[in-house]
Amino acid sequence: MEEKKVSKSVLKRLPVYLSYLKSIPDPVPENISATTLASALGMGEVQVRKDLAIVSNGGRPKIGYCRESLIDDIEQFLGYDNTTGAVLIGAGKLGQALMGYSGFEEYGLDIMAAFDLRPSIERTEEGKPVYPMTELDWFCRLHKVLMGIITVPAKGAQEAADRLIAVGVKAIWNFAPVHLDVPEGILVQNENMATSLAVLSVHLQAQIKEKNKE
Amino acid sequence: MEEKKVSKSVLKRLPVYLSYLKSIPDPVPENISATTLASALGMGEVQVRKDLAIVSNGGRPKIGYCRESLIDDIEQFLGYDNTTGAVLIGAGKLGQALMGYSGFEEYGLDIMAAFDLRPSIERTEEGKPVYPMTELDWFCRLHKVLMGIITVPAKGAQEAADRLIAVGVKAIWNFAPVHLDVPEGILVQNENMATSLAVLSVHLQAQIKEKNKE
DNA sequence: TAGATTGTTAATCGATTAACAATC
DNA sequence: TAGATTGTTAATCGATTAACAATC
Repeated sequence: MEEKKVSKSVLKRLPVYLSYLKSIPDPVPENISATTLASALGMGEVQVRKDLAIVSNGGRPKIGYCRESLIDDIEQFLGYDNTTGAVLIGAGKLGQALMGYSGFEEYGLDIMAAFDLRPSIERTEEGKPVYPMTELDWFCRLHKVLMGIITVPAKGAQEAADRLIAVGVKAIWNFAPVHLDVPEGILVQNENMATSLAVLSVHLQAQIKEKNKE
Repeated sequence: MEEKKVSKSVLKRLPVYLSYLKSIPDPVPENISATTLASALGMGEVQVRKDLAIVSNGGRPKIGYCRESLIDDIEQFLGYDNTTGAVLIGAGKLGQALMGYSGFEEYGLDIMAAFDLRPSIERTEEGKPVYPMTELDWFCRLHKVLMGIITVPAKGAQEAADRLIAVGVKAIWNFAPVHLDVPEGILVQNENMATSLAVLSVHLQAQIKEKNKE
């Protein structure tokens, strides 16, 4: 039995299906077809079918996929069914906003504690602990933390990453707008708002230029 | 003279180059080669060269690109040189974190005001106004706002988008984890944390599975 | 001149889309 | 049965990478 590698693009679409399936309004249907899903989300129906084929063991012609099992299948595939403990480094505004976001539970993510060079608070509003950086090591080792979230300013990000990796973290969610150098086997997922802004900004530039032409 | 369309993938890499160029440490070099840039950012050097060719009017063999003009060129291409005014809908934690982030100036983005169905505050810590939703229309029309940022819960997002579009907004930065239906010509850029989480989660699943095999 | 580096043209790779057969 | 829908195989498309010529 071989592991099939699933592309990042597919991985990014799965949670979109998932959240839609969970939020279907009004009379919740027992089954849902790829056609319906696709048109609701503005995607191609073949693409939806191919994606679903990866996680599900099939729908039925003329009927579609069972909504509930589809939800289960996607959640299981994404590993949302067992909780991942994570630590967050950098308890600034963004860090605190993430700590306070209760929606992550749904994705099996539990931000257990925050760490900061100079903590300004001892606990977040939600009661989660904020430790000085010196406490990072024992905490991560004790709880076998595999995921780290970096919300420090750019210049501190690489060091934060190094320390996380040193204590066994295997996946890093990086909100600092810098490239992180990491050894093989460690995954860095960049949440770089600047990239989104670039797309938006260029679109607006084009809009404005066009308007001026009129 | 024809407009050349630049792909989203390129657009997303440009700010990465930009921030690196701005942050080069120690003895800031006059010039920088694509080779150096590529290795610093862990990218292919041909890719870097191709990307730079889009915005710059060329580097010099054996020397590279002039760092300063490259910065200017990218900023101009991305439209960071003239400021875009934006409004934000949903003054919750995330919304306030975004309002408070001063780094956006650098990208030519100015979040002028926030709007909320039931504002809990009148001004943010930074002194930016928070209005009730009823004030959205005149504000946007008066200031000719072209960009909207949506940080409301999922179920309010579509309505927020509709209202923004109604008052002339052309680009929407959507932090709500739902698909937005918009007419042609309006750009929606989704900042969906769930998609990043999916990538991280699947990576960790694989890690754990492998470890158990040992 | 020699060599590093640019810029371009061609080849590869992967992902999306289209076409079609299978099925309830 | 007929038709909607699934799932798969082939074709297209676009982006990345490799090869090479141009240049300072």
